[in-house]
Amino acid sequence: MPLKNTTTLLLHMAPYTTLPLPSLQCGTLLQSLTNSKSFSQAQQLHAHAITCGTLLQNTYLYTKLSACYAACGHMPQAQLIFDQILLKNSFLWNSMIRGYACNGFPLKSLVMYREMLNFGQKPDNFTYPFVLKACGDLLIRGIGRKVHALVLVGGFESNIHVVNSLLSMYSKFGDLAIVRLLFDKMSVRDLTSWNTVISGYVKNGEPEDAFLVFDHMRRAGGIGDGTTLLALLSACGDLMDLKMGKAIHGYAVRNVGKVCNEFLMNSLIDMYCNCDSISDARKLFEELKLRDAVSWNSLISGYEKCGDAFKVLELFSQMFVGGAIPDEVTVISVLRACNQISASRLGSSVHSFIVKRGHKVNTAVGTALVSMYANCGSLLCAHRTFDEILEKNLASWTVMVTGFGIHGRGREAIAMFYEMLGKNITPDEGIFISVLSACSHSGLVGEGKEIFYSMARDYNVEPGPTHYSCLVDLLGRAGYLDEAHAVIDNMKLKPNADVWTALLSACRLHRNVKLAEISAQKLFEMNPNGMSGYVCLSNIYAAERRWKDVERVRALVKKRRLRKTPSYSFVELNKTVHQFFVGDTSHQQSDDIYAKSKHLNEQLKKAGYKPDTSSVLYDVEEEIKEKMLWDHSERLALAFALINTGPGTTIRITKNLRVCGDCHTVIKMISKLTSREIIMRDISRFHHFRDGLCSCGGYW
DNA sequence: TTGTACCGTA
Repeated sequence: MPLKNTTTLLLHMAPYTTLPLPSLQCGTLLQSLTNSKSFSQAQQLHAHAITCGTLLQNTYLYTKLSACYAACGHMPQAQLIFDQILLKNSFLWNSMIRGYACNGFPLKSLVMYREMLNFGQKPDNFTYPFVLKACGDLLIRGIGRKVHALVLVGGFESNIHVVNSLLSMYSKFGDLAIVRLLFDKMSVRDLTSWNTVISGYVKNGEPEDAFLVFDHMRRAGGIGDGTTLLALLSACGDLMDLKMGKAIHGYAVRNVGKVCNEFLMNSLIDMYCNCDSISDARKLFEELKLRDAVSWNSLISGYEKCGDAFKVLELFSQMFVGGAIPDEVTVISVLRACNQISASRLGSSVHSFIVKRGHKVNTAVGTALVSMYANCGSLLCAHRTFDEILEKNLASWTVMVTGFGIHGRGREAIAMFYEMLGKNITPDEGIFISVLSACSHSGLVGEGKEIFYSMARDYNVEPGPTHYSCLVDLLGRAGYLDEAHAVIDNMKLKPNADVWTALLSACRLHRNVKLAEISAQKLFEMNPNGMSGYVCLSNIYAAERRWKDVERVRALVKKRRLRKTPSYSFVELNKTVHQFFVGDTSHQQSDDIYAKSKHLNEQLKKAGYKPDTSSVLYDVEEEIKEKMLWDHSERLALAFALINTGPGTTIRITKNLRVCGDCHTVIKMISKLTSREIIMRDISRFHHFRDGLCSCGGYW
């Protein structure tokens, strides 16, 4: 009878028999439980050995028991028994060091190792792998190198397990040159050696080298296993190399075949997502028999990355039915999706879900929540959540600064930024972008300039193209067009398309046709296929009623076969997000919406509204232009919200492009007419409309 | 009285 079955049988018998199992029998059983990591059965056997008196004074059994608890990851129990053993052998020490190292307590593992040395026990070829693992996990180079030296002194440098552990440790440190040196010197390599080096290259951002090592391995006659493929799939994702990904998929089917484990399947799904092939990912997902949280998370984050927020929310609800439990990773993807479509009610119900489920709002989740609230228009909730994050990292501060910025609260954004510096957090390029654009949305020219020039001077962060375009935007919006132009001319870097785009839109705001033409020229040279520049230039000409020039730009667009991004707006009602395109008639309440628009137009005109048709790019009669303005997606969304919500309810609208000038005026007036607070998010910022005024103060 | 490793998915 195989040992495993004997074990099971004996264990089942143990509670019913008064016959004590002999010590040797207990030991064999414990060994088998150690291998299978069966904690509860170990507890049963422990109890049995106590009742029967077998355990009494039995160092052999004590040692086995401690090792078994350690292998199961129950370190307090293991430690308790360990402390009672006077005659500690190397097996016992190694078991404890392993237990701590492999169950998330690397520091304790090293403390154990130190105690072992003090105790006079010599480390052996089993000790070093765990100690090296602990050093690697803790990223402590100094101690790692010392242990390496001891390995050499002890003559373990030819032990394959020890060397494999060294490879792993140095790749965790990022010391790939040492990894390579050790690997090349190895006279015998096993699959683990290859796998360690391959995944080492992937983890350190050298996917190409990982493939080279894989080739080397194949030429040496090696066949990859699940672990090899896992690393290579990750490399395919990093390179966005779908062709290679499919090849690896084929290799997996041929060589790993039916052994195809969940890890590998999940990793394949993730690879297809990273290679922008969501349909392949979906296909695999549908084929999966057992879907765990990682399977769901992979697909969900795939949809989130490609911007399909509605699919994310759909999958999130299906996940519950599918029996998988959402975790922090799920929640972060879902919050990002809410963020994309401004689904604040949905987002806050995700927040309550987290709290109800007893999940901790840790740094990552907290940061995602802050970002969601800020991007969905609830700056207050964002701030409150931010305050609740116990350990704020740079990302947390950045989303909060961005939040204040897009809501036009520039001074608070700056204050937040300096508060962060006061906490000795080192700023990076990202947070400078946040704080600079916050200045530009609030017209804080002096403050913004000072921060820009302090970047390199005080914080050793060289301004990149994005920082320059923030500066140009800041100066340009505020009307300092010539100074903005001079900034571009004096840039240390080569100006990119974004910089010229910033100047061009400033020219539109301040109706400077001449500089606009210069900027547009530069922009089209650099990025002839970007649509926004053409739209902006057309608008500038249209505002001056220079229809021939409008026509010329239109012809250029046609020649280059470009298409304007369709404009659309979202509005959330009862946790459902409604989407409207320009001139959309597909909504079931469409007739009511247009009737409401017509009514609003009449009311506004009575209140003195004069349509500004300059954003209409067609030389048609004024009446038609006016009608075209009322087709704008943000107005359809607004009319829809006005029909379907009670008086006094705040309305939140999101638009994928910049809000047009006339819509801005109209929404201001509607906020007064209907006594509603209207919060609108466009591509660059928030507009809080209240009582006929907007928070943006003209900066948008 | 007896055996312990190294490399993996979002």
